[in-house]
Amino acid sequence: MTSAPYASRERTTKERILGAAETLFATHGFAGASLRQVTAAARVNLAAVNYHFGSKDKLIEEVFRRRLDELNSRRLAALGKVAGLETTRLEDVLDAYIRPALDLSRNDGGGAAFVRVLARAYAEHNETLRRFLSDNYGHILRQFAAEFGRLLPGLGKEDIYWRLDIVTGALTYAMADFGIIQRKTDVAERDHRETAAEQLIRFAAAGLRAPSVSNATATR
Amino acid sequence: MTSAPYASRERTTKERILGAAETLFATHGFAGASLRQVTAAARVNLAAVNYHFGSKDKLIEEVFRRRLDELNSRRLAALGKVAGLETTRLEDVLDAYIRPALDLSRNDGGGAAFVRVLARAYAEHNETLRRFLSDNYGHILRQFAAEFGRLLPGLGKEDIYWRLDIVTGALTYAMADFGIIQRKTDVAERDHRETAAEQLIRFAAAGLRAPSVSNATATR
DNA sequence: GTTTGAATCAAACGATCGTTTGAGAGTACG
DNA sequence: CGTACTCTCAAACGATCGTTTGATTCAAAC
Repeated sequence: MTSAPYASRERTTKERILGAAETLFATHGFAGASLRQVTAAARVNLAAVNYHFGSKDKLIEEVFRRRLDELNSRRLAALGKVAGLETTRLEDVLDAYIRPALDLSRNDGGGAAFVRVLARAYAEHNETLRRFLSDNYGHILRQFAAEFGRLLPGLGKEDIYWRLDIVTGALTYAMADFGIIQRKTDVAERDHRETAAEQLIRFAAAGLRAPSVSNATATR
Repeated sequence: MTSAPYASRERTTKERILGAAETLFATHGFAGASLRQVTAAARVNLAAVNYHFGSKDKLIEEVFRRRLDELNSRRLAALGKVAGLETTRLEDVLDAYIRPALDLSRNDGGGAAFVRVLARAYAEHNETLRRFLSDNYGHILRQFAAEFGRLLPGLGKEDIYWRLDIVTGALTYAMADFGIIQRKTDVAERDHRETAAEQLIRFAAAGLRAPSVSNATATR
C-alpha cells in the first residue's frame, strides 16, 4: 500500500516520524533524542523507524535530505535571477543566500525546527554527517562563491571562501536563535527572524566589502 | 589528602578527568560521550567521576567553569586597557574580545578542545547550560556592549547587542573550525586559527560599522 | 475465498548508559 | 599500634538505548 487507506487526512507514518524526529533532534540533539521519544511523539510504533528507514542514522540523513533539497534549489533559483547581471548588487546575492533559509525557518511546514537541526549538525562535527552536508552545501557554495568573486574583484578566492564561511556560521547561528539575545516574549517569532535577517544581510554585506587581508603569514 | 602523594609529576585524578572530558565532549558532545569513555581516557576508575564531581552534569559545569573564569578575566583585562580612551579604535575592542578566545584555543593546556565544547554548548540549547553561560558571558558582554556603543554612537542599544551576538556566533564557529572550510593539512593549526582571527576581526569591524537598520517593523 | 505482501504491533534482545555500593589501599594523626 | 579519613577499585544496580523478532491486521490480487 503506497497511499493512506481512507483519504490522506492523516499524514503517512513515514512523514509523521520525520516531523517528530526533526523537532526532537532540534531540541535534544541526535544522540539526546531517543527513538522511543520520536515514535511516541509521532504516535507510531517503535519498530516503525527501523522498518521504514533502516536505522536511526538513516533517519537522521532523511531528515536532512527532505529539507536540504528544497533549500538548495530555492537558493540556486534565487541566485539564478541575479547572477551575472551588470546591475547585480552584493546585497542581492546575499539575499539569495540568506532569504531561503529565512523562509524555511518561517513557513509552518516544520522547517523552523530544521534550522536548529542544521545548526546542530555543524556543531556535532560528525564526519559522516559533515560529508553529507558538504555534498549538498558545497555544491551551491561554489556557485555563490563564484558570484561573490565577480562582485568583489579585490578579494582572492581564499578570502571569498573564508568570508562565506563566516556568513554561514553567523546565519546558522542567528536563524537557530542560539545567541545570547533572547527573543522578547512580546515580539512574534517571524518578526524576530525578519529582524535577524535584516541585521545579518547588512552586517554581512559590509563584512564582505572589507579590504582583503592577504598580509598574514599563513597561506589562508 | 589535598595534593598528589609523591610529587605532582602525574596530574590529579580530578584534573585528568577534566582534561579527558573536555576532549571527548568536544568530539562527541555531552550526550554522546559516556563516562566510561571519559574515565578510560583519563585512566581512572569509572566511579571517580561521581566521587569527585557528584554527577555527569556537575562534571560538565566544571569543565566550563575552569576555562570560562580565565577567558572572562583575560577579556576584561584586555578591555580595560583600551576602554574609555580617546584614541581607542574599534579594532582594539574587537581584539580584546576575540584575541583571548584565540589564545585560549592556541595554548597547549587543552584549551583548543574547550573552544569546541563552547560551540557545542551554544548548539545544545540546554536551558541549564544556557543560563550558566549567560551568567558568565552576559557579564562581560554588557561591558563590551557599552564600549562598542561609545565607539559607534550612530547605533542604538538594540543594534549593538544584535551585532555583538552575530560576532559571537561567527567567532564561536570560526574558532571551533566547524565551517565548510577545512584546514589544509599542510597548514599548521595555529596558523589556521591566526588567519581565522584576522579574517574575523576585519569582517566584524566592517560589519559593526555598517549603518543602523532601525527601519524594521519589529522592535528588534 | 484464498493468497499475497505491506504495515503495524507488543514484546523481547543484548548492549550500554549514569549511578551506587562495599570492600580495600594508603596516608595522616592520636 | 589503632583510628580516621581520603581515595581507588571491581562489581553490580536499574534504566534506557537501538534493534530484532514473530504474530497480527488489512487491503489488494488472483
